[in-house]
Amino acid sequence: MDSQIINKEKGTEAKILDAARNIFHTKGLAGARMQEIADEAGINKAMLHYYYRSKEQLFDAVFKEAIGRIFPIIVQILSYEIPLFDKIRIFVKEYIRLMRENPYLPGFVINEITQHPDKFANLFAEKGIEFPKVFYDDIKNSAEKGEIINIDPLMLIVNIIALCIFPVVAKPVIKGIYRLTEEDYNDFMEKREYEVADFIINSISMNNKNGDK
Amino acid sequence: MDSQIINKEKGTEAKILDAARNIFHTKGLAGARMQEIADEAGINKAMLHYYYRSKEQLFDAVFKEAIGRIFPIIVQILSYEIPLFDKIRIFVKEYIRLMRENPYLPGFVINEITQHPDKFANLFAEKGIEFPKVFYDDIKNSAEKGEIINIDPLMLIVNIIALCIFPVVAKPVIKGIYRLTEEDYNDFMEKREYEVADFIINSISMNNKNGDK
DNA sequence: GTCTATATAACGATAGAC
DNA sequence: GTCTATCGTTATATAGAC
Repeated sequence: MDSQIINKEKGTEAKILDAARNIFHTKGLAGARMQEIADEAGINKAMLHYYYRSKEQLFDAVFKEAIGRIFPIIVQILSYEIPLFDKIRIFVKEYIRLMRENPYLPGFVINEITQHPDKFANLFAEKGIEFPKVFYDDIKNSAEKGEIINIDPLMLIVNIIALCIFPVVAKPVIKGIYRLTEEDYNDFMEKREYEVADFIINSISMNNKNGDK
Repeated sequence: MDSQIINKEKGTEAKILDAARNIFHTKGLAGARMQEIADEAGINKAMLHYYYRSKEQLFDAVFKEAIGRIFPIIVQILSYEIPLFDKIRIFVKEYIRLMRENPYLPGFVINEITQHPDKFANLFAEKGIEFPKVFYDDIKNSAEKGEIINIDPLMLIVNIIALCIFPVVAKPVIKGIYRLTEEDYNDFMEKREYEVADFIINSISMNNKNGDK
């Protein structure tokens, strides 16, 4: 791994991965150029092949890292043993924050999975990633106990994820349609970090509006 | 336009555009190959340049068509003069149906806009597309009259669009995580055509659950 | 208008000097 | 390990026969 740490602040392999991440996340596998990645890393194109053999293997490294960055955090938060509404509030806030910190991550992952579903299936089995059944059961139990309305857990989960991710993925479209400045958009997304949870809880709660707040 | 309609069921230019749509929608600008489009159209590669000069101009034709297919329908439905809740129900149903009929359309548009924001801005100004202010005002008025909770119209609009589009764009991810078959997924999406409206109306309604149903 | 053949450039990948 | 130079291939695009 870190064989010769002599003078560089960062090893060449790490610099390549950083550069590859930047380029692949923004341009995708098909749109990225090895030359561009080399330039971004400030090194020569041959080095890319020296460390990662091929474009595809370099891409795989970036893709695996992206998967490992998105899903474990979901799994972790959704496995907390806290009341459902608290869990939703924490999840929404943390997840939107995470997406905003890595704005190209969700689009990149969705896109590449759409174009190479096989690669995704393998990686999922191999990493043993599983969407937390705990959360699924939370919803089911709360519905049965009459704490929330009767809703298919999958339906609710997809709604939650959609409300978190879509505004990040569709940022340029939203900005374009509503003529938002970067600042407008940031304000909007900051508001979402807590308002999205209200929106969800309002919808599934049995009580009156904001009864849980 | 239709200069020599002699024996072909469909003119060459139209066949090319059909093929280009299929390929560009699924693989994007960077991933598409002119040869592949020619094969899909059942004609020669040189014909593509004869009718559309360059890959970029062929892409532009497909992209403009996609924009023209997505937005006018939104604008139309959202301009109806009917009660807000009815409008939301109709919109959600029709929009999810439209997305399901053109499953690659939303991802294609979002993606290409993200990678070429300039092209989008020009097209928007040129086509005079504007997101219906009527709907924005509907929400604002309903909130002021106390018919719905106090919510930023933009916040609600983005939520609605997110709930309609995301599950279509992220189809392979959802199928992968929850091990859904194609049939499972179709059932799920069919349910969404009406349940998403319930979800939204539940959230913003002042009344009890399903008070509007 | 439609084809085959080809020009021209870009890309991923490798060889070989240091 | 890192570079320059280059190979082999594939992509877009065009020329020219029919």
